[in-house]
Amino acid sequence: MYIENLLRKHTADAVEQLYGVCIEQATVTVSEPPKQFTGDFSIVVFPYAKISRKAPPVVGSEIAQYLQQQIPQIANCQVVQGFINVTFIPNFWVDAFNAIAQTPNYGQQSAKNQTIVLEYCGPNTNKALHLGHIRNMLLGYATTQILRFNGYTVHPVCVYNDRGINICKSMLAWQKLGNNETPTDAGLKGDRLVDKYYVLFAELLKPQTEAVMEANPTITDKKAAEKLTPLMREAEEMLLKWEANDPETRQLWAKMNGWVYEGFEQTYQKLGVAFEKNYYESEMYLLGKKLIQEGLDKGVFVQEPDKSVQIDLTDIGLDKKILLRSNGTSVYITQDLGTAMLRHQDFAMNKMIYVVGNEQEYHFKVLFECIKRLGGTFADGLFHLSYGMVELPDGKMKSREGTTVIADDLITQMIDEAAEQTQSLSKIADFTPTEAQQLFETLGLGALKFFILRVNPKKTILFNPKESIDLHGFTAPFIQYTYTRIRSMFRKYGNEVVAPYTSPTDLAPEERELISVIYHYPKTVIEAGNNYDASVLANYAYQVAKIFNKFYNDCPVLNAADPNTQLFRLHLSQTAARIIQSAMQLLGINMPERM
RNA sequence: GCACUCAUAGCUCAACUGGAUAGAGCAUCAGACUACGAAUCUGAAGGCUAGGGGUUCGACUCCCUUUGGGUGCACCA
Repeated sequence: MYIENLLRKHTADAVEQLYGVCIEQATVTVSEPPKQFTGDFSIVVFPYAKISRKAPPVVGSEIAQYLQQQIPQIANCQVVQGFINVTFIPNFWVDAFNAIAQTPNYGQQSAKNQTIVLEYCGPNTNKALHLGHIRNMLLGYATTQILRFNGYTVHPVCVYNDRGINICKSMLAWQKLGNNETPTDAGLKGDRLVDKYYVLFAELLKPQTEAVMEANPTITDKKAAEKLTPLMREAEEMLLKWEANDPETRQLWAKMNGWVYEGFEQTYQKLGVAFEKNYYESEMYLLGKKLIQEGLDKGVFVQEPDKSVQIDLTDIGLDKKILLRSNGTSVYITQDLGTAMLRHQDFAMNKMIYVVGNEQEYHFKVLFECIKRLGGTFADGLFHLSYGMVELPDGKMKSREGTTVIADDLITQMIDEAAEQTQSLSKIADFTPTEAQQLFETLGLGALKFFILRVNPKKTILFNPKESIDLHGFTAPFIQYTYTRIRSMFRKYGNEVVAPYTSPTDLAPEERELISVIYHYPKTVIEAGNNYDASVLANYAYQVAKIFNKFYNDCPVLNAADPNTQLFRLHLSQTAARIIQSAMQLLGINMPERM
């Protein structure tokens, strides 16, 4: 049992015994005291002052006395205002550490018999992946790992927006200007080539739009003008052809999308993400109509006089929403309804998580409400993992204006940066070129991933491309460096298996602090899982590394004064390395042996 | 116009979900290497938590309000 829970239980008992009032254990606040105070844990007793009608320090003393009687491992309790600061005997921490050191997958939670489908990435197949996708993918991957570590069965899936007017734009531009150019001809990744033609389309469209606006001064809306251009008409015709299964159009579409998928795959591999199943909009855009009928039968949807189908959500503060056009065709949300049901057939999941940017919050509110009213068995398990946009110093990214940060470029840039820094320290002269390259990738990608993941998903990230991502301080390389130091000790020690030690009777403050932070790993894993928040693990990993570095600085390990201390500290270091590696693994960040 | 959301050190982020004197990193200044690896460690400086009200024993956290950013409100995807 976690010691916090033990303290909660006994505190609740104390309140009942002393004041005759029964309180919920869970309501007892147990935390770690600020560093100005001594103590391992602190209990807040203000609430019981009211119950007992006694002053907080009195209540504190009375409860403290009770606790000391019940828990023999308490060395002493200091009462400060309404807080009890509890200090445990060194033996308690040593015992705790012994148990941790012997637990193989420390922090991993037992299987929950719950299945989760987790959707992330969701790119369009007319553009290259950019910084926004990077945040999405890193979050999606980390969340998958974290939930698995929490005992869930997780199926990561990806949905491709592979059809529609935007896809036709790049196809049309390629048809007009491409001269049959292939990725090999252009020396570009497939997705980058298609992206190029998407941008070219916008360039072709611009003068035509201007011409339309000049000829018709009454049209002031740019979008309305675009619709009247010959180029857009052509694109729309192409879309109709696609929908009519025109062989030539379909062939071109398949070819260009094939290039894109090849390109995406390379980026996925670099980032280390993978999906269990892919869904394609082209195969699903007609789905969902059956559900509309079902909804009509159940009376949750309404057919308007113009034949369109709507749902009225004004009773919960949302608007009316169209689910089927008056011409009977489906809209985006219709397809999402269908996809949700399809996924349920595929995986029979209890929960489904969508990793999608916060600009779609309203959409998901509506979607979830629709599923709920349709009576989907998993309706309660739907969750939109909404994350903040990545902004650049001069505002947000606009793909048309060329202010996008392309994922591949950023990755390359980070690896180059890591290579430069590493080489300037000249510690890896004996590495083969392959080993060196692998290390640079571990460091560069680690830095990039950590930079993104350390921020709470909900918050907007500001990314300044001119200032390259730091490799010092609160970064992955800092943590990786800590790890390599520990590995270095073991190379010097000459053995991975360390002889058993005799439990020390006293602990240095740094040793106690290190054990304490390691002790809190499971709690952190659970918190990260419950809140779908990878950033708490990033912060935690940094905390462990930081505390280890202090320990390493102040407490000699291999040069310890006596052999038993050496053994104990080696075990301590080894466990710290294990935790660091485990936590970072959940974030998708690898640890090098040397750097 | 309506709704949602954010605002913490010069900059980038924390704060155990209402607890103690709000913490880290970067940048700045000052220290520690004949090394268990200095990509490290130790200090200093930096804050009326955007402003104002309220609830509470106690508020960065909850409520109201003002200001200032962001996003959404299509028979688009």
